[in-house]
Amino acid sequence: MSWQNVLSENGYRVSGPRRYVMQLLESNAQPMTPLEIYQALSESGRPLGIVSVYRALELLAELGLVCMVYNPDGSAGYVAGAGGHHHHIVCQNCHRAIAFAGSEDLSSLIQRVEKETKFHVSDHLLQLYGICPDCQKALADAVEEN
Amino acid sequence: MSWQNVLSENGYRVSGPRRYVMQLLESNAQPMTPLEIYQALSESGRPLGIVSVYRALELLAELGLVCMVYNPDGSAGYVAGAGGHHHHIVCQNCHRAIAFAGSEDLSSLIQRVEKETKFHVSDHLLQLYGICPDCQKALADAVEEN
DNA sequence: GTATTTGCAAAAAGTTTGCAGGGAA
DNA sequence: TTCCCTGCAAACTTTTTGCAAATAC
Repeated sequence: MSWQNVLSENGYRVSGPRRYVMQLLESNAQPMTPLEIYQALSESGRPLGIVSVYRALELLAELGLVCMVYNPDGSAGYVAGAGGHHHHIVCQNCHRAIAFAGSEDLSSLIQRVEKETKFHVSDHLLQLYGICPDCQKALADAVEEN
Repeated sequence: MSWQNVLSENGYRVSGPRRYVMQLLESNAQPMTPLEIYQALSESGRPLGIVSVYRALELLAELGLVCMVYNPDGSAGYVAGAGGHHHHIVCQNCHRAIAFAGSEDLSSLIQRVEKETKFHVSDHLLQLYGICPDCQKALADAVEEN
């Protein structure tokens, strides 16, 4: 189901600002802050208020169409979310975030921790950090030149 | 090694504000924001500037003595960090955060994702969310009463 | 046509910085 | 005694709110 449909079927309208924000995040794998989104859209000739960016993100996040990505340095940003349960792997060089599925790999860890802590686990947050294929190549080339 | 030693050995002083912040976080498993820390300390008769809270947290985080915990609702706070590599499991009812070790359980997942995405993975963020033993009991009791 | 959504302006909340005085080692 | 650290005040950044005009459906 397209994000337009998700909006409609939940009784929300497909307005300009919501479209701009969604299209930008879909075209750009880098997590972006509200301010960055606002600036990028303004510069590309889509004048909109920053307030609309905040409100669009709040709604899109609630509907699961975008989600937060946290960086090791404490910064965070929004990326288009594939919908459903997924995680992100983030490049520490170019900051691109790629989604990956699979929580079944976690079940044995979760069971172990449940036994150890006596918690009932119902949800989790998992992100991986590393270097993407493009940056591996770029970094290797840079070394060669020296 | 105690946090006092970590400070000293890295050339930092064991000052009042740093001590207050560290002691508060150690005595309290709930993740706290800078403002919450400031208010709690002020109310318990340890007058200090909020600026010192920010600066103490920045330093303590850099030294790995405290770390960030992210909640599913987007809020976040600091908890005393056990040092070394660990993760947190957070109670969705009382917000207590307990540390647990063990990233070896993740290695098969990481290998799978590396193969799929061609990333080189070097770090990760993992948090579990659930209900702690105390809250399980409290919630069960509450149901009985109805 | 109607109810939702936008954008402005302003307020509120959160964070950072410069600098003089105070305190740990 | 020395240099690091604190706290204040102010600046700055980020986020939220109220309300009239605009717009999707």
